[in-house]
Amino acid sequence: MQLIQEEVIKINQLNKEEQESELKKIYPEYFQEKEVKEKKELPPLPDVDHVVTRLPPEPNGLPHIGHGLSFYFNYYYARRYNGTVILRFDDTNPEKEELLYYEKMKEGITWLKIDWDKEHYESGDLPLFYDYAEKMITSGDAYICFCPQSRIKTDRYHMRECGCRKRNVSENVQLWKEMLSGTKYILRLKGDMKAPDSQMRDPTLFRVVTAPHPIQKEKYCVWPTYDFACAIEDSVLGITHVLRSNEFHTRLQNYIRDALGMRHPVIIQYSRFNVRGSPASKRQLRPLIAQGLVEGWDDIRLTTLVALKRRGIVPETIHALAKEMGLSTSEPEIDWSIIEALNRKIIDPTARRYFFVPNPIKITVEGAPSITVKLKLHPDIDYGNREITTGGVFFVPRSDIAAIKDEFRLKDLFNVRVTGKGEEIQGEFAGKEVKKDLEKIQWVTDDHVKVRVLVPHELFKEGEFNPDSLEVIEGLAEKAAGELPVGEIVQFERFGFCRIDRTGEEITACFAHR
RNA sequence: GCUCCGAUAGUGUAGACCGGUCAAUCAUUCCGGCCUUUCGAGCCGGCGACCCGGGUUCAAAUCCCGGUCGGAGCACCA
Repeated sequence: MQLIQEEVIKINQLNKEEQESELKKIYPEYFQEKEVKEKKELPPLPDVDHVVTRLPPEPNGLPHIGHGLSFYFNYYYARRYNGTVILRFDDTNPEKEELLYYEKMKEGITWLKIDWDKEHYESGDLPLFYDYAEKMITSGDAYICFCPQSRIKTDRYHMRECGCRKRNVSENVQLWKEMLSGTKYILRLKGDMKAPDSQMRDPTLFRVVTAPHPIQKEKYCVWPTYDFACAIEDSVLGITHVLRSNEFHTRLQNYIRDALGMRHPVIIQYSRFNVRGSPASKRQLRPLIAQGLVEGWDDIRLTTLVALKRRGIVPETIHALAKEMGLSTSEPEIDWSIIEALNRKIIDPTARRYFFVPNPIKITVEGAPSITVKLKLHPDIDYGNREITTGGVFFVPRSDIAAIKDEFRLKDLFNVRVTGKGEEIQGEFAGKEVKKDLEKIQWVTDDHVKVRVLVPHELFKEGEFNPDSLEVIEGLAEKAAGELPVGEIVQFERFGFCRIDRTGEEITACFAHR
Protein backbone atom coordinates (compact mmCIF):
# COMPACT_ATOMS: atom_id res chain seq x y z
CA MET A 1 0.00 0.00 0.00
CA GLN A 2 2.76 2.32 1.05
CA LEU A 3 4.62 1.49 -2.14
CA ILE A 4 1.62 2.18 -4.31
CA GLN A 5 1.03 5.56 -2.75
CA GLU A 6 4.61 6.55 -3.28
CA GLU A 7 4.42 5.53 -6.92
CA VAL A 8 1.21 7.44 -7.48
CA ILE A 9 2.76 10.58 -6.07
CA LYS A 10 5.78 10.12 -8.29
CA ILE A 11 3.65 9.70 -11.38
CA ASN A 12 1.46 12.65 -10.58
CA GLN A 13 4.51 14.83 -10.41
CA LEU A 14 5.28 14.09 -14.04
CA ASN A 15 3.60 16.27 -16.64
CA LYS A 16 1.11 14.91 -19.13
CA GLU A 17 3.65 14.18 -21.88
CA GLU A 18 5.96 12.38 -19.51
CA GLN A 19 3.11 10.31 -18.18
CA GLU A 20 2.09 9.34 -21.68
CA SER A 21 5.55 8.35 -22.76
CA GLU A 22 5.97 6.23 -19.65
CA LEU A 23 2.65 4.58 -20.28
CA LYS A 24 3.59 3.94 -23.88
CA LYS A 25 6.56 1.92 -22.74
CA ILE A 26 4.61 -0.42 -20.53
CA TYR A 27 1.17 -0.41 -22.13
CA PRO A 28 1.22 0.68 -25.77
CA GLU A 29 -2.16 -0.88 -26.54
CA TYR A 30 -3.80 1.86 -24.54
CA PHE A 31 -2.92 4.36 -27.23
CA GLN A 32 -3.73 2.16 -30.18
CA GLU A 33 -7.27 1.65 -29.03
CA LYS A 34 -7.68 5.33 -28.44
CA GLU A 35 -6.67 6.17 -32.00
CA VAL A 36 -9.02 3.66 -33.53
CA LYS A 37 -11.88 5.13 -31.60
CA GLU A 38 -11.12 8.65 -32.59
CA LYS A 39 -11.08 7.89 -36.28
CA LYS A 40 -14.14 5.67 -36.24
CA GLU A 41 -12.96 2.79 -38.32
CA LEU A 42 -14.51 -0.53 -39.14
CA PRO A 43 -13.47 -3.49 -36.97
CA PRO A 44 -10.54 -5.64 -38.07
CA LEU A 45 -11.11 -8.78 -40.09
CA PRO A 46 -10.11 -12.29 -39.02
CA ASP A 47 -7.60 -14.36 -41.04
CA VAL A 48 -5.99 -11.59 -43.00
CA ASP A 49 -2.75 -13.00 -44.43
CA HIS A 50 -4.18 -12.01 -47.76
CA VAL A 51 -7.57 -10.59 -48.56
CA VAL A 52 -9.70 -10.92 -51.67
CA THR A 53 -13.20 -9.48 -51.65
CA ARG A 54 -15.90 -9.00 -54.23
CA LEU A 55 -18.48 -6.49 -55.27
CA PRO A 56 -21.35 -8.70 -56.41
CA PRO A 57 -24.06 -6.70 -58.16
CA GLU A 58 -26.80 -8.25 -60.22
CA PRO A 59 -27.22 -6.05 -63.29
CA ASN A 60 -30.97 -5.77 -63.00
CA GLY A 61 -31.50 -2.28 -61.69
CA LEU A 62 -29.91 0.85 -60.36
CA PRO A 63 -27.65 0.67 -57.34
CA HIS A 64 -29.05 2.15 -54.16
CA ILE A 65 -27.56 3.10 -50.86
CA GLY A 66 -27.65 -0.52 -49.67
CA HIS A 67 -25.48 -1.57 -52.60
CA GLY A 68 -23.29 1.39 -51.85
CA LEU A 69 -22.59 0.28 -48.31
CA SER A 70 -22.00 -3.29 -49.38
CA PHE A 71 -19.60 -2.13 -52.07
CA TYR A 72 -17.81 0.06 -49.61
CA PHE A 73 -17.38 -2.62 -46.95
CA ASN A 74 -15.84 -5.01 -49.43
CA TYR A 75 -13.71 -2.35 -51.03
CA TYR A 76 -12.60 -0.96 -47.70
CA TYR A 77 -11.25 -4.23 -46.36
CA ALA A 78 -9.51 -5.14 -49.59
CA ARG A 79 -7.69 -1.82 -49.49
CA ARG A 80 -7.06 -1.86 -45.78
CA TYR A 81 -5.24 -5.17 -46.02
CA ASN A 82 -3.60 -4.48 -49.37
CA GLY A 83 -5.74 -7.12 -50.96
CA THR A 84 -7.69 -7.45 -54.15
CA VAL A 85 -11.26 -6.49 -54.90
CA ILE A 86 -13.13 -8.10 -57.75
CA LEU A 87 -16.15 -6.61 -59.42
CA ARG A 88 -18.21 -9.69 -60.08
CA PHE A 89 -21.50 -9.54 -61.88
CA ASP A 90 -23.97 -12.09 -60.54
CA ASP A 91 -25.73 -12.32 -63.86
CA THR A 92 -27.06 -15.84 -63.99
CA ASN A 93 -30.69 -15.05 -64.63
CA PRO A 94 -31.11 -14.15 -68.32
CA GLU A 95 -34.68 -13.07 -67.66
CA LYS A 96 -33.68 -10.27 -65.35
CA GLU A 97 -30.33 -8.94 -66.42
CA GLU A 98 -30.07 -6.00 -68.78
CA LEU A 99 -27.04 -4.67 -70.56
CA LEU A 100 -27.84 -1.14 -69.46
CA TYR A 101 -27.53 -2.03 -65.80
CA TYR A 102 -24.05 -3.45 -66.04
CA GLU A 103 -23.07 0.06 -66.96
CA LYS A 104 -25.26 1.68 -64.31
CA MET A 105 -23.71 -0.48 -61.63
CA LYS A 106 -20.25 0.52 -62.72
CA GLU A 107 -21.25 4.17 -62.83
CA GLY A 108 -22.58 3.93 -59.30
CA ILE A 109 -19.45 2.28 -58.01
CA THR A 110 -17.25 4.80 -59.75
CA TRP A 111 -19.28 7.66 -58.37
CA LEU A 112 -18.66 6.19 -54.92
CA LYS A 113 -14.95 6.61 -55.60
CA ILE A 114 -14.50 2.89 -55.37
CA ASP A 115 -12.22 1.13 -57.79
CA TRP A 116 -11.69 -2.55 -58.46
CA ASP A 117 -8.79 -4.68 -59.54
CA LYS A 118 -10.54 -7.27 -61.67
CA GLU A 119 -13.78 -7.62 -63.45
CA HIS A 120 -15.63 -10.89 -63.73
CA TYR A 121 -18.90 -12.11 -65.19
CA GLU A 122 -20.52 -15.25 -63.83
CA SER A 123 -22.36 -15.66 -67.08
CA GLY A 124 -19.02 -16.35 -68.72
CA ASP A 125 -18.41 -19.36 -66.51
CA LEU A 126 -21.15 -21.67 -67.59
CA PRO A 127 -18.76 -24.44 -68.77
CA LEU A 128 -17.16 -24.31 -65.35
CA PHE A 129 -20.53 -24.58 -63.63
CA TYR A 130 -21.41 -27.51 -65.87
CA ASP A 131 -18.21 -29.29 -64.84
CA TYR A 132 -19.09 -28.99 -61.21
CA ALA A 133 -22.65 -29.98 -61.90
CA GLU A 134 -21.44 -33.16 -63.56
CA LYS A 135 -19.20 -33.88 -60.60
CA MET A 136 -22.15 -33.64 -58.30
CA ILE A 137 -24.27 -35.83 -60.53
CA THR A 138 -21.60 -38.52 -60.70
CA SER A 139 -20.99 -38.40 -56.99
CA GLY A 140 -24.70 -38.79 -56.41
CA ASP A 141 -25.04 -35.38 -54.79
CA ALA A 142 -27.44 -34.09 -57.40
CA TYR A 143 -30.28 -35.48 -59.46
CA ILE A 144 -32.57 -34.51 -62.28
CA CYS A 145 -36.17 -33.85 -61.34
CA PHE A 146 -39.21 -33.76 -63.62
CA CYS A 147 -41.75 -32.67 -61.07
CA PRO A 148 -43.79 -29.53 -61.62
CA GLN A 149 -42.94 -26.53 -59.51
CA SER A 150 -46.08 -26.72 -57.42
CA ARG A 151 -45.43 -30.34 -56.55
CA ILE A 152 -41.88 -29.61 -55.53
CA LYS A 153 -43.07 -26.84 -53.34
CA THR A 154 -45.53 -28.96 -51.41
CA ASP A 155 -43.11 -31.86 -51.20
CA ARG A 156 -40.52 -29.61 -49.70
CA TYR A 157 -43.06 -28.24 -47.27
CA HIS A 158 -44.14 -31.71 -46.20
CA MET A 159 -40.61 -33.14 -46.27
CA ARG A 160 -41.50 -35.73 -48.90
CA GLU A 161 -39.05 -37.16 -51.38
CA CYS A 162 -40.19 -37.55 -54.93
CA GLY A 163 -39.58 -40.48 -57.28
CA CYS A 164 -36.92 -38.63 -59.26
CA ARG A 165 -34.64 -38.82 -56.29
CA LYS A 166 -34.27 -42.58 -56.69
CA ARG A 167 -32.82 -42.56 -60.18
CA ASN A 168 -29.31 -43.86 -60.52
CA VAL A 169 -26.27 -41.92 -61.60
CA SER A 170 -26.12 -43.09 -65.19
CA GLU A 171 -29.76 -42.17 -65.74
CA ASN A 172 -29.07 -38.76 -64.30
CA VAL A 173 -26.04 -38.31 -66.51
CA GLN A 174 -28.19 -39.08 -69.53
CA LEU A 175 -30.99 -36.77 -68.40
CA TRP A 176 -28.52 -33.97 -67.74
CA LYS A 177 -27.45 -34.23 -71.38
CA GLU A 178 -31.05 -33.91 -72.42
CA MET A 179 -31.41 -30.93 -70.16
CA LEU A 180 -28.40 -29.26 -71.74
CA SER A 181 -30.06 -29.61 -75.09
CA GLY A 182 -33.12 -27.83 -73.81
CA THR A 183 -35.45 -30.30 -72.13
CA LYS A 184 -37.08 -28.57 -69.20
CA TYR A 185 -35.93 -30.60 -66.24
CA ILE A 186 -34.18 -29.19 -63.24
CA LEU A 187 -31.09 -30.34 -61.42
CA ARG A 188 -31.58 -30.56 -57.69
CA LEU A 189 -29.20 -31.01 -54.82
CA LYS A 190 -29.60 -34.31 -53.03
CA GLY A 191 -29.77 -32.66 -49.67
CA ASP A 192 -32.00 -33.77 -46.85
CA MET A 193 -35.73 -33.62 -47.39
CA LYS A 194 -36.18 -34.01 -43.62
CA ALA A 195 -33.91 -31.13 -42.75
CA PRO A 196 -35.47 -28.63 -40.34
CA ASP A 197 -33.92 -25.87 -42.44
CA SER A 198 -36.11 -25.99 -45.49
CA GLN A 199 -33.40 -24.44 -47.61
CA MET A 200 -31.59 -27.79 -47.43
CA ARG A 201 -34.53 -29.76 -48.77
CA ASP A 202 -33.16 -30.52 -52.22
CA PRO A 203 -33.01 -27.02 -53.64
CA THR A 204 -32.70 -26.34 -57.35
CA LEU A 205 -29.18 -26.04 -58.68
CA PHE A 206 -29.86 -25.58 -62.39
CA ARG A 207 -32.88 -24.76 -64.47
CA VAL A 208 -33.59 -24.21 -68.14
CA VAL A 209 -34.01 -20.59 -69.18
CA THR A 210 -34.63 -19.95 -72.85
CA ALA A 211 -34.63 -16.17 -72.69
CA PRO A 212 -31.53 -14.71 -74.31
CA HIS A 213 -28.84 -13.43 -71.98
CA PRO A 214 -27.67 -9.85 -72.55
CA ILE A 215 -24.07 -10.97 -72.98
CA GLN A 216 -24.18 -14.68 -73.81
CA LYS A 217 -27.23 -14.29 -76.03
CA GLU A 218 -28.59 -17.76 -76.82
CA LYS A 219 -25.44 -19.71 -76.23
CA TYR A 220 -26.76 -21.44 -73.11
CA CYS A 221 -30.16 -22.52 -71.94
CA VAL A 222 -29.22 -24.17 -68.65
CA TRP A 223 -28.43 -21.69 -65.91
CA PRO A 224 -27.27 -22.20 -62.33
CA THR A 225 -29.23 -20.73 -59.47
CA TYR A 226 -27.66 -18.19 -57.19
CA ASP A 227 -26.52 -20.44 -54.38
CA PHE A 228 -24.75 -22.82 -56.73
CA ALA A 229 -23.09 -20.16 -58.84
CA CYS A 230 -22.09 -18.11 -55.85
CA ALA A 231 -20.74 -21.07 -53.90
CA ILE A 232 -18.50 -22.04 -56.79
CA GLU A 233 -17.38 -18.55 -57.74
CA ASP A 234 -16.45 -17.48 -54.24
CA SER A 235 -14.17 -20.45 -54.03
CA VAL A 236 -12.77 -20.43 -57.57
CA LEU A 237 -12.07 -16.71 -57.59
CA GLY A 238 -10.16 -17.09 -54.37
CA ILE A 239 -12.46 -14.86 -52.40
CA THR A 240 -11.23 -14.89 -48.82
CA HIS A 241 -13.80 -12.65 -47.18
CA VAL A 242 -17.43 -12.17 -48.04
CA LEU A 243 -19.20 -9.24 -46.49
CA ARG A 244 -22.85 -9.39 -47.26
CA SER A 245 -26.22 -8.66 -45.80
CA ASN A 246 -28.07 -11.25 -43.82
CA GLU A 247 -30.75 -12.08 -46.34
CA PHE A 248 -28.30 -14.67 -47.60
CA HIS A 249 -27.88 -17.86 -45.68
CA THR A 250 -24.57 -19.61 -45.64
CA ARG A 251 -25.49 -23.18 -44.91
CA LEU A 252 -26.44 -24.25 -48.40
CA GLN A 253 -23.45 -22.68 -50.09
CA ASN A 254 -21.11 -24.27 -47.59
CA TYR A 255 -22.80 -27.61 -48.13
CA ILE A 256 -22.30 -27.39 -51.87
CA ARG A 257 -18.65 -26.49 -51.45
CA ASP A 258 -18.16 -29.34 -49.02
CA ALA A 259 -19.70 -31.75 -51.47
CA LEU A 260 -17.18 -30.60 -54.07
CA GLY A 261 -14.28 -30.42 -51.70
CA MET A 262 -13.91 -26.69 -52.14
CA ARG A 263 -12.50 -24.04 -49.86
CA HIS A 264 -14.82 -21.70 -47.93
CA PRO A 265 -14.38 -17.97 -47.62
CA VAL A 266 -14.84 -16.23 -44.30
CA ILE A 267 -18.39 -14.97 -44.31
CA ILE A 268 -19.34 -11.89 -42.36
CA GLN A 269 -22.93 -10.80 -42.39
CA TYR A 270 -24.52 -7.57 -41.45
CA SER A 271 -28.08 -6.48 -41.47
CA ARG A 272 -29.95 -4.93 -44.30
CA PHE A 273 -30.91 -1.46 -43.34
CA ASN A 274 -33.53 1.09 -44.18
CA VAL A 275 -33.60 4.82 -44.42
CA ARG A 276 -36.58 6.19 -42.58
CA GLY A 277 -39.43 6.92 -44.91
CA SER A 278 -37.56 5.87 -48.04
CA PRO A 279 -38.36 2.48 -49.50
CA ALA A 280 -35.48 0.91 -51.36
CA SER A 281 -37.01 -2.07 -53.08
CA LYS A 282 -37.83 -1.92 -56.74
CA ARG A 283 -41.13 -3.53 -55.99
CA GLN A 284 -42.21 -0.54 -53.93
CA LEU A 285 -40.61 2.08 -56.12
CA ARG A 286 -41.87 1.00 -59.53
CA PRO A 287 -45.52 1.86 -58.89
CA LEU A 288 -44.56 5.24 -57.47
CA ILE A 289 -42.71 6.05 -60.64
CA ALA A 290 -45.42 4.61 -62.84
CA GLN A 291 -48.04 6.73 -61.12
CA GLY A 292 -45.87 9.80 -61.33
CA LEU A 293 -45.73 10.20 -57.57
CA VAL A 294 -41.98 10.52 -57.83
CA GLU A 295 -40.09 11.99 -60.74
CA GLY A 296 -38.05 8.93 -61.55
CA TRP A 297 -35.21 6.83 -60.19
CA ASP A 298 -33.24 9.97 -59.44
CA ASP A 299 -36.00 11.70 -57.52
CA ILE A 300 -34.25 13.39 -54.63
CA ARG A 301 -36.49 11.74 -52.05
CA LEU A 302 -35.10 8.34 -53.02
CA THR A 303 -32.00 6.51 -51.91
CA THR A 304 -30.72 5.30 -55.24
CA LEU A 305 -27.17 6.47 -55.76
CA VAL A 306 -28.25 8.69 -58.64
CA ALA A 307 -30.82 10.33 -56.38
CA LEU A 308 -28.34 10.89 -53.57
CA LYS A 309 -25.90 12.38 -56.03
CA ARG A 310 -28.53 14.67 -57.46
CA ARG A 311 -29.54 15.83 -54.04
CA GLY A 312 -26.00 16.79 -53.16
CA ILE A 313 -24.94 13.89 -50.99
CA VAL A 314 -21.28 13.18 -51.71
CA PRO A 315 -19.66 9.74 -51.91
CA GLU A 316 -17.53 10.39 -48.85
CA THR A 317 -20.75 10.58 -46.88
CA ILE A 318 -21.58 7.02 -47.86
CA HIS A 319 -18.13 5.97 -46.71
CA ALA A 320 -18.63 7.75 -43.43
CA LEU A 321 -22.06 6.23 -43.05
CA ALA A 322 -20.63 2.75 -43.57
CA LYS A 323 -18.16 3.40 -40.80
CA GLU A 324 -20.82 4.94 -38.63
CA MET A 325 -23.04 1.90 -38.85
CA GLY A 326 -20.30 -0.67 -38.95
CA LEU A 327 -21.19 -4.26 -39.67
CA SER A 328 -24.25 -4.02 -37.53
CA THR A 329 -26.46 -7.06 -37.20
CA SER A 330 -29.49 -5.30 -35.81
CA GLU A 331 -32.00 -3.81 -38.21
CA PRO A 332 -31.33 -0.15 -38.36
CA GLU A 333 -33.80 2.50 -39.45
CA ILE A 334 -31.37 5.21 -40.44
CA ASP A 335 -32.56 8.72 -39.94
CA TRP A 336 -31.90 11.23 -42.68
CA SER A 337 -30.48 13.53 -40.03
CA ILE A 338 -27.48 11.25 -39.67
CA ILE A 339 -26.79 11.24 -43.39
CA GLU A 340 -27.28 14.98 -43.51
CA ALA A 341 -24.97 15.64 -40.61
CA LEU A 342 -22.20 13.54 -42.12
CA ASN A 343 -22.66 15.22 -45.46
CA ARG A 344 -22.71 18.70 -43.98
CA LYS A 345 -19.46 18.10 -42.20
CA ILE A 346 -17.87 17.05 -45.47
CA ILE A 347 -19.22 19.74 -47.79
CA ASP A 348 -19.18 22.70 -45.42
CA PRO A 349 -15.49 23.50 -45.99
CA THR A 350 -15.85 23.55 -49.77
CA ALA A 351 -19.35 24.82 -50.45
CA ARG A 352 -19.24 28.40 -51.71
CA ARG A 353 -21.71 30.79 -50.16
CA TYR A 354 -24.32 32.70 -52.12
CA PHE A 355 -27.37 34.75 -51.33
CA PHE A 356 -30.69 33.21 -52.16
CA VAL A 357 -33.97 34.81 -51.21
CA PRO A 358 -36.88 32.41 -50.89
CA ASN A 359 -40.37 33.86 -51.39
CA PRO A 360 -38.97 37.33 -52.02
CA ILE A 361 -40.58 40.64 -51.27
CA LYS A 362 -39.38 43.91 -52.73
CA ILE A 363 -38.01 46.61 -50.53
CA THR A 364 -37.13 50.14 -51.58
CA VAL A 365 -34.62 51.83 -49.39
CA GLU A 366 -34.76 55.60 -49.20
CA GLY A 367 -31.39 57.30 -49.11
CA ALA A 368 -29.43 54.14 -49.81
CA PRO A 369 -25.95 54.84 -51.11
CA SER A 370 -24.80 52.99 -54.18
CA ILE A 371 -22.11 50.58 -53.05
CA THR A 372 -19.99 47.90 -54.65
CA VAL A 373 -19.40 45.19 -52.07
CA LYS A 374 -17.06 42.26 -52.10
CA LEU A 375 -18.68 39.28 -50.46
CA LYS A 376 -16.58 36.35 -49.37
CA LEU A 377 -17.35 33.03 -50.98
CA HIS A 378 -16.68 31.29 -47.67
CA PRO A 379 -16.67 32.72 -44.17
CA ASP A 380 -13.74 30.67 -42.85
CA ILE A 381 -11.68 29.75 -45.89
CA ASP A 382 -10.38 32.12 -48.53
CA TYR A 383 -11.94 31.15 -51.83
CA GLY A 384 -12.07 34.73 -53.07
CA ASN A 385 -15.20 36.85 -53.41
CA ARG A 386 -17.94 37.99 -55.67
CA GLU A 387 -18.81 41.62 -56.27
CA ILE A 388 -22.23 43.17 -56.17
CA THR A 389 -23.22 46.77 -56.88
CA THR A 390 -26.28 47.89 -55.02
CA GLY A 391 -28.81 50.65 -55.48
CA GLY A 392 -31.97 51.38 -53.58
CA VAL A 393 -33.98 48.33 -54.48
CA PHE A 394 -33.63 44.93 -52.85
CA PHE A 395 -35.48 41.68 -52.41
CA VAL A 396 -35.52 39.95 -49.06
CA PRO A 397 -37.24 36.86 -47.67
CA ARG A 398 -40.88 37.57 -46.96
CA SER A 399 -40.90 35.53 -43.78
CA ASP A 400 -37.88 37.37 -42.35
CA ILE A 401 -39.25 40.81 -42.98
CA ALA A 402 -42.56 39.86 -41.42
CA ALA A 403 -40.77 39.35 -38.14
CA ILE A 404 -38.89 42.64 -38.24
CA LYS A 405 -40.29 45.28 -35.97
CA ASP A 406 -38.16 48.24 -36.83
CA GLU A 407 -34.60 47.94 -37.98
CA PHE A 408 -32.56 45.17 -39.59
CA ARG A 409 -29.36 44.76 -41.53
CA LEU A 410 -28.87 43.74 -45.12
CA LYS A 411 -26.10 41.29 -44.42
CA ASP A 412 -22.62 42.58 -45.24
CA LEU A 413 -24.12 45.88 -46.42
CA PHE A 414 -25.92 48.35 -44.21
CA ASN A 415 -28.82 48.82 -41.83
CA VAL A 416 -32.35 49.62 -42.87
CA ARG A 417 -35.22 51.02 -40.88
CA VAL A 418 -38.62 49.76 -42.00
CA THR A 419 -41.00 52.61 -42.67
CA GLY A 420 -43.89 50.86 -44.34
CA LYS A 421 -45.23 47.40 -45.04
CA GLY A 422 -47.65 46.34 -47.73
CA GLU A 423 -47.40 44.67 -51.10
CA GLU A 424 -43.88 46.02 -50.98
CA ILE A 425 -41.74 47.24 -48.15
CA GLN A 426 -40.46 50.75 -47.70
CA GLY A 427 -37.41 51.50 -45.70
CA GLU A 428 -34.75 54.06 -45.14
CA PHE A 429 -31.01 53.90 -44.88
CA ALA A 430 -29.99 53.61 -41.24
CA GLY A 431 -26.21 53.61 -41.24
CA LYS A 432 -23.40 51.22 -41.91
CA GLU A 433 -22.42 50.46 -38.35
CA VAL A 434 -22.59 46.78 -37.48
CA LYS A 435 -24.89 46.35 -34.53
CA LYS A 436 -24.57 43.13 -32.62
CA ASP A 437 -28.22 42.51 -31.96
CA LEU A 438 -29.56 43.46 -35.33
CA GLU A 439 -31.05 40.74 -37.49
CA LYS A 440 -28.86 40.10 -40.52
CA ILE A 441 -30.75 39.12 -43.61
CA GLN A 442 -29.56 37.97 -47.02
CA TRP A 443 -30.72 39.95 -50.03
CA VAL A 444 -30.50 40.31 -53.77
CA THR A 445 -30.62 43.37 -55.98
CA ASP A 446 -32.48 43.97 -59.22
CA ASP A 447 -29.71 42.07 -60.88
CA HIS A 448 -30.66 38.52 -59.95
CA VAL A 449 -31.59 35.10 -61.30
CA LYS A 450 -34.73 33.10 -60.65
CA VAL A 451 -34.20 29.90 -58.73
CA ARG A 452 -36.50 27.01 -58.06
CA VAL A 453 -35.44 24.86 -55.14
CA LEU A 454 -36.66 21.30 -54.75
CA VAL A 455 -36.86 20.38 -51.10
CA PRO A 456 -37.23 16.69 -50.21
CA HIS A 457 -39.17 15.48 -47.19
CA GLU A 458 -40.02 12.01 -46.01
CA LEU A 459 -41.55 10.07 -48.86
CA PHE A 460 -43.50 7.84 -46.54
CA LYS A 461 -44.98 8.81 -43.23
CA GLU A 462 -46.32 6.02 -41.04
CA GLY A 463 -46.34 3.77 -44.05
CA GLU A 464 -48.41 6.15 -46.14
CA PHE A 465 -47.21 8.06 -49.17
CA ASN A 466 -46.66 11.64 -48.13
CA PRO A 467 -48.19 13.92 -50.77
CA ASP A 468 -46.23 16.88 -49.42
CA SER A 469 -42.91 15.11 -49.62
CA LEU A 470 -41.58 17.32 -52.38
CA GLU A 471 -41.70 21.00 -51.67
CA VAL A 472 -40.87 23.58 -54.31
CA ILE A 473 -39.60 26.95 -53.18
CA GLU A 474 -39.39 29.79 -55.66
CA GLY A 475 -36.92 32.53 -55.09
CA LEU A 476 -34.18 34.79 -56.36
CA ALA A 477 -30.46 34.36 -56.16
CA GLU A 478 -27.70 36.84 -56.72
CA LYS A 479 -26.43 37.08 -60.26
CA ALA A 480 -23.23 35.16 -59.59
CA ALA A 481 -25.26 32.05 -58.82
CA GLY A 482 -26.39 32.09 -62.43
CA GLU A 483 -22.94 31.10 -63.57
CA LEU A 484 -22.65 28.02 -61.39
CA PRO A 485 -22.33 24.75 -63.29
CA VAL A 486 -24.66 21.81 -62.85
CA GLY A 487 -23.41 19.64 -60.02
CA GLU A 488 -21.94 22.45 -57.95
CA ILE A 489 -22.83 22.20 -54.29
CA VAL A 490 -23.23 25.56 -52.62
CA GLN A 491 -24.68 26.97 -49.48
CA PHE A 492 -27.44 29.49 -49.84
CA GLU A 493 -26.80 31.48 -46.72
CA ARG A 494 -29.35 31.15 -43.97
CA PHE A 495 -31.22 28.70 -46.18
CA GLY A 496 -29.21 25.55 -46.66
CA PHE A 497 -26.87 23.49 -48.79
CA CYS A 498 -28.07 22.97 -52.33
CA ARG A 499 -26.83 21.33 -55.47
CA ILE A 500 -27.29 23.03 -58.82
CA ASP A 501 -29.47 20.71 -60.82
CA ARG A 502 -30.32 22.69 -63.94
CA THR A 503 -29.05 25.95 -65.33
CA GLY A 504 -30.56 28.38 -67.80
CA GLU A 505 -33.05 31.23 -67.65
CA GLU A 506 -34.32 29.83 -64.39
CA ILE A 507 -32.07 27.71 -62.19
CA THR A 508 -33.21 24.55 -60.47
CA ALA A 509 -31.43 23.54 -57.32
CA CYS A 510 -31.89 20.57 -55.03
CA PHE A 511 -31.96 21.14 -51.33
CA ALA A 512 -29.61 18.74 -49.61
CA HIS A 513 -30.07 19.85 -46.03
CA ARG A 514 -29.60 22.85 -43.76
C1' G B 1 -45.31 -23.17 -38.93
C1' C B 2 -39.96 -24.37 -39.35
C1' U B 3 -34.71 -22.47 -39.67
C1' C B 4 -31.26 -18.57 -38.89
C1' C B 5 -30.26 -13.50 -37.01
C1' G B 6 -31.05 -9.65 -33.80
C1' A B 7 -32.88 -6.43 -29.38
C1' U B 8 -28.28 -0.46 -25.47
C1' A B 9 -31.35 6.99 -25.15
C1' G B 10 -36.00 9.72 -30.65
C1' U B 11 -32.16 7.71 -34.34
C1' G B 12 -27.44 5.19 -35.33
C1' U B 13 -23.45 2.98 -32.68
C1' A B 14 -19.36 1.25 -28.69
C1' G B 15 -19.10 -2.10 -24.71
C1' A B 16 -20.77 -8.44 -24.75
C1' C B 17 -16.24 -13.30 -27.14
C1' C B 18 -12.50 -12.86 -21.84
C1' G B 19 -18.66 -10.74 -15.81
C1' G B 20 -16.21 -6.12 -11.69
C1' U B 21 -12.66 -0.27 -14.15
C1' C B 22 -20.33 0.81 -17.09
C1' A B 23 -24.39 5.45 -11.98
C1' A B 24 -22.62 2.64 -19.85
C1' U B 25 -19.04 5.32 -25.43
C1' C B 26 -19.31 8.29 -29.60
C1' A B 27 -22.33 10.59 -33.28
C1' U B 28 -27.03 12.68 -34.49
C1' U B 29 -31.68 15.00 -33.02
C1' C B 30 -33.80 18.29 -29.40
C1' C B 31 -33.01 22.25 -25.53
C1' G B 32 -29.80 26.10 -23.33
C1' G B 33 -25.22 29.16 -23.63
C1' C B 34 -20.63 31.12 -26.18
C1' C B 35 -18.75 32.59 -30.85
C1' U B 36 -19.98 34.28 -35.75
C1' U B 37 -22.26 40.51 -40.16
C1' U B 38 -25.70 32.89 -42.24
C1' C B 39 -30.60 29.90 -39.07
C1' G B 40 -23.67 26.83 -41.64
C1' A B 41 -19.16 25.66 -39.15
C1' G B 42 -16.70 25.74 -34.33
C1' C B 43 -16.87 25.62 -28.76
C1' C B 44 -19.35 24.61 -23.81
C1' G B 45 -23.41 22.50 -21.14
C1' G B 46 -28.16 19.66 -20.63
C1' C B 47 -32.26 15.92 -21.38
C1' G B 48 -32.23 10.87 -22.78
C1' A B 49 -30.98 3.80 -22.97
C1' C B 50 -28.93 -1.84 -21.31
C1' C B 51 -36.75 -5.74 -24.20
C1' C B 52 -39.21 -8.86 -20.10
C1' G B 53 -38.86 -12.94 -16.46
C1' G B 54 -36.00 -16.44 -14.09
C1' G B 55 -31.06 -18.69 -13.09
C1' U B 56 -25.50 -18.83 -12.16
C1' U B 57 -22.27 -15.51 -9.24
C1' C B 58 -19.69 -11.88 -3.88
C1' A B 59 -20.78 -9.19 -8.64
C1' A B 60 -24.64 -9.53 -14.99
C1' A B 61 -25.63 -4.75 -20.40
C1' U B 62 -22.07 -8.82 -20.63
C1' C B 63 -22.86 -15.95 -19.13
C1' C B 64 -27.32 -19.74 -19.12
C1' C B 65 -32.67 -20.87 -19.70
C1' G B 66 -37.60 -19.23 -21.02
C1' G B 67 -40.71 -15.51 -23.07
C1' U B 68 -41.89 -11.12 -26.05
C1' C B 69 -40.98 -8.20 -30.13
C1' G B 70 -38.44 -7.24 -34.87
C1' G B 71 -35.87 -8.97 -39.40
C1' A B 72 -34.43 -12.59 -43.03
C1' G B 73 -34.86 -17.38 -45.43
C1' C B 74 -38.15 -21.57 -46.61
C1' A B 75 -38.23 -19.50 -55.60
C1' C B 76 -36.89 -23.33 -61.63
C1' C B 77 -34.67 -14.50 -57.99
C1' A B 78 -30.17 -12.71 -56.60
